[in-house]
Amino acid sequence: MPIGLTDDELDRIDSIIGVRRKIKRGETLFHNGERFSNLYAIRTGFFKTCIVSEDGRDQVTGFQMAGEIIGLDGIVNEHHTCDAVALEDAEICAMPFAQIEDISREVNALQRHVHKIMSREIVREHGVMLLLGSMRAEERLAAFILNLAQRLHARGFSQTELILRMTREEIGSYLGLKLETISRTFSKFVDEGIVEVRQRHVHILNIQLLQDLVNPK
Amino acid sequence: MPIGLTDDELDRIDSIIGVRRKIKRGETLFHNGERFSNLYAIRTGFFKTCIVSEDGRDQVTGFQMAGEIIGLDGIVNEHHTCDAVALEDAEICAMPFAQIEDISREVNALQRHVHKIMSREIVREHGVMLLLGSMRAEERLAAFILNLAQRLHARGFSQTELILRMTREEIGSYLGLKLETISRTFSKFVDEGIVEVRQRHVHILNIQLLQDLVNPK
DNA sequence: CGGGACGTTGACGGTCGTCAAAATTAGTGG
DNA sequence: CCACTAATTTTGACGACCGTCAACGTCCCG
Repeated sequence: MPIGLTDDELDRIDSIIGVRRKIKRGETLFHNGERFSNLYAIRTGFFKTCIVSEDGRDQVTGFQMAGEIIGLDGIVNEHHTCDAVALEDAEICAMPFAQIEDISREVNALQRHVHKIMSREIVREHGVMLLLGSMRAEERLAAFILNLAQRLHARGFSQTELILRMTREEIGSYLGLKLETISRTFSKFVDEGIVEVRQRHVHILNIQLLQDLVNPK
Repeated sequence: MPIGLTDDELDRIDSIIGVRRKIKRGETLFHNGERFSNLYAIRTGFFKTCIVSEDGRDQVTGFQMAGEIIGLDGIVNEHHTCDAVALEDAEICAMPFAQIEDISREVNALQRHVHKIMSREIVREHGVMLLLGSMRAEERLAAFILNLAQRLHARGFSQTELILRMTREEIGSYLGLKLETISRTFSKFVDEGIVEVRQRHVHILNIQLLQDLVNPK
């Protein structure tokens, strides 16, 4: 959150922070169809959100980590339209949306913050559309790894070492590829000396090569 | 907008409606990189929004028609991140976002409306991700035609007759396919008696078959 | 230690992209 | 209004990329 707020404003914003809840790996924070009443701030842990089409296909729409907000999809119809599943033990804060609306009417900074969070999600999804619509498998996976590394780096973790919290199948679903293609592409990167992979542990050896893959000059 | 507002509230909302502007076919309403200050309500006409990656690939992120709101991407960084191009002569209303924020602090219904518009866009994009991530060419095009027809129908047009305002290439960009594939898939639909196509005029002969394509039971 | 989930690798085939040429349409200026 | 050029669309042939199916290997957790 931005700075320069009065104590009173901070108190009001604090008052939004509702129940904390622990979610174990594999459990869902909310389900498709469930009534919407809260946004959730992830305190620790890692989530995926996914939608399921009527005929059973499912699509991972995002991976969320500490500090990110989840549940924005539920606002429009007052029901969630996706599932949020914890990929590792997690802790979240439920924030009643009605209360967010109340307080954001009085605290400009909060109002702006809410708008930006939603707009940021829209822009992120534009990027995913570009990825899904026009990139090849290698480019998609490179973009995915770089995005994860960058977000982890922003949270104080290494820029070159990361642990995947999701399966190859989940990565594939997110990237519009099959799990075998994810596996093969990882192997290719390893052969080319771009990364080291041991299970879900990824070590980026040459970040420039990854970036070149995403952005062939 | 919802009903049950007082005259005063309606007046305030009306006050948001700023300059009207005519945009000719091919002109852009805003550009990537341009400073963000307005949302735009489309009064008449048809737009596409598209992003361009650094290496020149571009991706159509959506098609917008009368009654829809455009420009939400600009909120987060106060700069637009995509181009909005008119696909036919259009007329829009510029709505200063600062003013929207001001008034939505006082008029609950407007605040809620803004939140819903943004959430709806997020949910729409989830649907596009499902399409791009897991559907084959026929399914994508069928979903696209049905979506257009449904939106036009909601505006009082025929449910089975529509005129495409975009080229095959633009459809392809949106659907993550090449223009040749769009053309071929249209031809296939025609052969199968699902639609009639003359140029950009599409007549849906069997809407059920289209739906079955999108949702193979 | 054993079973199930997850990951890797290979062979093969299908879907869609690429390249090319021709047909049709739209747009422009005389 | 017509002629001419550019843009768009269609269709074909071919090939690449990725999906499918299958088998095997590995790791975790109970």
